[in-house]
Amino acid sequence: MVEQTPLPARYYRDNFVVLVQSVSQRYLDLFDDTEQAHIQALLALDQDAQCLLVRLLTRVGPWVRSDQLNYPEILDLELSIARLEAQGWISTRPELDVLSLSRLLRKAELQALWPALPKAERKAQWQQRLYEQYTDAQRPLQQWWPKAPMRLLSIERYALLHRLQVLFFASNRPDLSQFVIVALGHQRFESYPLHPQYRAYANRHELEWHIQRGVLREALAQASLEDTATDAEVRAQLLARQREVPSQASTGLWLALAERAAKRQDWRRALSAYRRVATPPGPERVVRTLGRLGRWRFAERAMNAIIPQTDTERNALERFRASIHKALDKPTPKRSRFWAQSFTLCLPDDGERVERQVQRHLRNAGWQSLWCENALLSAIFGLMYWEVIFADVPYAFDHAFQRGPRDQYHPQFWARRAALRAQCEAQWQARASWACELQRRYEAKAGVQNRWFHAERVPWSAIAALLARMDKPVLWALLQRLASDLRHYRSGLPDLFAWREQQYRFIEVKGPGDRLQESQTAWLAYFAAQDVHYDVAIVTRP
DNA sequence: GTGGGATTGG
DNA sequence: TTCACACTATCCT
DNA sequence: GATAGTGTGTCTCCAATCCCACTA
Ligand SMILES: [Mn+2]
Ligand SMILES: [Mn+2]
Repeated sequence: MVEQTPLPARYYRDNFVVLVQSVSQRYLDLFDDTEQAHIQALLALDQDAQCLLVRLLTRVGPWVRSDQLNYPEILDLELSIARLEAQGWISTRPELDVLSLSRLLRKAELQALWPALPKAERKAQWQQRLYEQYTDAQRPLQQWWPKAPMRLLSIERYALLHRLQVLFFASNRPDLSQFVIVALGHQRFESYPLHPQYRAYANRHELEWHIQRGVLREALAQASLEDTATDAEVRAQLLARQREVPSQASTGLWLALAERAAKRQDWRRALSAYRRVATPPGPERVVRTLGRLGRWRFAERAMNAIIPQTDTERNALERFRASIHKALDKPTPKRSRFWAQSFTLCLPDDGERVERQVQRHLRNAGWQSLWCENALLSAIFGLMYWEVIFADVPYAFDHAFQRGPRDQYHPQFWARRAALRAQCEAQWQARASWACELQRRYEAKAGVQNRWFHAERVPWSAIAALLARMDKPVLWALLQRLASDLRHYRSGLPDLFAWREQQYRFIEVKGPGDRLQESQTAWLAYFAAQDVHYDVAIVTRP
């Protein structure tokens, strides 16, 4: 439901002041004296100036055209600009390179400024020409365009303003619009208690390293594969910081480094980076990379030392075992593989997705169905464990706009909630029927942001259909498996859930050229072991 | 003129 | 701008 | 069959507007 009452004219300033005050109360010791003085000065600015600064902060930036500042709630724009500049919050004569300039100017303005640019070309081609001519030269607007009808403003002290936001949202991608989205009723968040003393960042080092990790991740994503200097820089920073900070946070970067090295067939660097990745697929990649290096005995030893954390990892290792044995001239023991049961449907290509085609085919046979993939089991899990997921655990909730606890996928997630989980599960076990309580939760939590239950994707009727047909202990087993590794087992569930009279069926649809994925096979094998009814519908073309 | 992506503000 | 899934290409037996 | 790589729809709001490219 959308809120009716209009927001105050300066709602965005109010929100930002709330943010700054919250951060300065929780985290003041993370800032040095100069920064603390700036924060106080920020709060002491007059409202007009605060408004303008926040407006600039929410624009794409870092440069904003003065002729695109149209804010009636700012009473005296010129005075605000002057005050912000006098206090060092903005610059009115920023230097910028020609690419940044060309993004600020419209095509017609570029044409007027550089009449030689060929009219027929697109703006992107003009930008390329301009860059070739001027490269990275930095100049103020008045030099690029002496007769410019506007000025440019740019934020100064962006680092401080950015850190305030990162601290508030505990995220490298802070989003000030969250406030207004909630105020307008576009999103609702679960209400959980917040504890300012449990801080997401214990000290400045942790904050800086968090931000820096984001910078490095971005640099790696942008760098071409041949650009090994970036890899070396990332690696050096990871090694330098690994003592100060818990290592789990760096796993993603190590994995990215390893994969880039592997793509370059630089197996030694790949190996040393994969070794830093303790979670899947790290250990398995170490084994494969040892194979690439021809060190098959080491590979075999490493493989035997791994305790698989998931059955996907176990399967991947078993598959690779054959290669190792072949390389070492050992006999390869036949491994028993799971074959999913399937049936074939020959349907003409009518432009529709095969999943929809199979749904139609099922309907003709009297089956109702829902194309839900992972959403159905996830929804049941989320609703059943809601109070555990949103439990008041130290460090789990840091601000009011979270869709779930910060440690959702942490290995200690359940350990930190063991008693609550036991209590929650005992209550479900004690209930004769789950439908009543689940429906109550379904209605109460529909529309509340969370990572498991999305009412739009799973109508209550589908959950009810499942509850009415699947034995409770079987569903329980599925939920326990999901709980055993939330990140891993939340994917791979079949496309369709179908039901007719007292029967139900999970159906994975495979079109021509499509095959079961690892995670899908793993769930189907578990279905088979638990006597969950399933099928693979293989669609062929006539 | 149309359509689409980016930007903006609530 | 990520994640899960489909789809394609290649090499191999 | 195994593996790697690429493409796609959907993400965490919605309406209004701007700018550009394309077409007539
Ligand atoms: Mn699917
Ligand atoms: Mn499928």
